[in-house]
Amino acid sequence: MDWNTLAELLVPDKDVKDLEYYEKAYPERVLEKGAEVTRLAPSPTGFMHIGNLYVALANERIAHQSGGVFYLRIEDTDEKRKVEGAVEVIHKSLRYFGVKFDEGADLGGEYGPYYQRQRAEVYHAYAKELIRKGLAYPCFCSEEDLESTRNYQTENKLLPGYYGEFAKCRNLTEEEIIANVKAGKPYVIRLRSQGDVEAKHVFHDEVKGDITVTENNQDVVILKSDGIPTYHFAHAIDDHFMRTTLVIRGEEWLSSLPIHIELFKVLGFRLPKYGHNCSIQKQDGETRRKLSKRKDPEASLNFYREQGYHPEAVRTYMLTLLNSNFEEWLLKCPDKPLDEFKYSIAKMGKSGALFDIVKLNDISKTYMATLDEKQTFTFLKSWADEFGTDEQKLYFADETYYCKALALCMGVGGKKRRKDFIYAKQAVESTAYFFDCTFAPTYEYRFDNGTVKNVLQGFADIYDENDDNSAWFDKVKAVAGNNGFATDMKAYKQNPENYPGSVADVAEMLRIATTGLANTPDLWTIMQILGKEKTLARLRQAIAVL
RNA sequence: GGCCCGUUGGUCAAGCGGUUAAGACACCACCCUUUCACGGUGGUAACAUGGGUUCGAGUCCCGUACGGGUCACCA
Repeated sequence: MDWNTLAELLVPDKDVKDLEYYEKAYPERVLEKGAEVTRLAPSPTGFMHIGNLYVALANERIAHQSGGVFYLRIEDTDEKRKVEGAVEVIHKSLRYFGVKFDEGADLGGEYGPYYQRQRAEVYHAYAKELIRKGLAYPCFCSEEDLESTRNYQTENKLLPGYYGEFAKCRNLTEEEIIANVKAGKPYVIRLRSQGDVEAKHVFHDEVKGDITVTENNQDVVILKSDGIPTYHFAHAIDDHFMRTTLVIRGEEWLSSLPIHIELFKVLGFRLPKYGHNCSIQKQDGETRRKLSKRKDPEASLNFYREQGYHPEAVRTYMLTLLNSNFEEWLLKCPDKPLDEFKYSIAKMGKSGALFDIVKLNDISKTYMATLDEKQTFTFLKSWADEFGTDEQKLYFADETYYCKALALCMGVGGKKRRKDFIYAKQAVESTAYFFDCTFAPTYEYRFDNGTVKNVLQGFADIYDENDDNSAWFDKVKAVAGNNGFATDMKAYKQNPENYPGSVADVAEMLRIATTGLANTPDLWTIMQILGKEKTLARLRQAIAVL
């Protein structure tokens, strides 16, 4: 059989060059010893999963910490899944969360093109080479053929797939092949696997440790009928020529590792190191499952932008899931930049972690409490510009005013910072009462209308915006006393039955009247921020509806 | 179903043959306090299971159960 001429017939690509050309065009990278070259290789579906961030962060950290390179390669070999503008989405959402590429799609670099569709030539060159060596062959089986052998295999409890006796096209004669091609029959190129399913080897996975892998015996498709490579083939060639040293990817790839090992071997390439990380899971009733794009809004990176989680908080949370000793480090060095943490691939969890939004919220709150009111203003504004309601956008018109409110809610300048703000949406919503356009009180008092009216009126009569906090509180006490309420909390707690309520209850009535809420930060400060006019207007409005 | 991976409190997890089995989040109680938030103190709560090996096992080995992944001309 003349595989040389068959190679020309089966992979008719005139642009293909000698193999040495590619080795020269994409030389070994010149990097310091120990530097790792890693990548993120998503398919451009337009949807960014939280898992993408998770694995991107791991790869990015390892590369940049070791003085290596982190690049973006687009796996667009599947026409059906391709979405317009997806690459921009990838860049945009990852950049938002602080993940930056050194080279790759839309960025350029010496090892491109970084779109697999644009790399057909290299794949073809190597597919030809494999055919010439008799290590790959054309397969003319139809979908129906494949399905019927699969059915036969499942019925007879045999290993499913295209291998051994089931590889019908494996031993076609030259004449048959030529006749089929001439007849215009569509075909794919398959690997002529040399593996033995009975052979098992120990493989060192950077994340999971030593695992046993079985040799691949499947004659997997390497070139689809349209001449585009499958993932497996493209992976081997691209990661070789882009000189990737370490592949951290999801554990769903673990089961195709044998294919990749064989492909690298057959192509004469050195295998990169691999680390298969666990996927982020979610509790769903009794069981846990992968965070799902369809069912779980928090699976989407977009969710965090829409809610206005600070990127740094999300990054921090991801790091706590990624590296078990990260939290301890953070506790010790709360002020250091996250990049100073010594990320270790060995510290990555071996079992899937449950996504815990409560924990994210805690991290988020703590992070927000490190910002001052100006930084918060800027952050909230950028969120509101994109996602806020028209009324919320108005909040940002008067920076001085809103900053005062923010400083109060965050306890800026106090002895202890408050942690009221979790994410932008929640933060902005929680400050609605500072603005008349969104002030919509329901006034749920715990005392009868008559009492409330007396208290509000009594206070309105003596309110003076020039009072300092203690003078102001003395007036609240005075109003309490006038209405028979206890002014001294200790006395009240000893004999609560002697009073209708305490000064705390009076303060609550005033708080509800001016903010519509029973729980807020310091009321005196709120009144200071609102100013005399607005404060009195709110008291009048509250009295009017009683 | 075959193959592979995993299993320490509700969650994330330390642990590497000898520990009173860390810590964080959550939860509860108390303290602080005009509400809330913050902060402080304390508390509840775990080695999936059965066999080995060993003077000694969360840690090593085997089985079982449970969970996850995967078996495409998708990545």
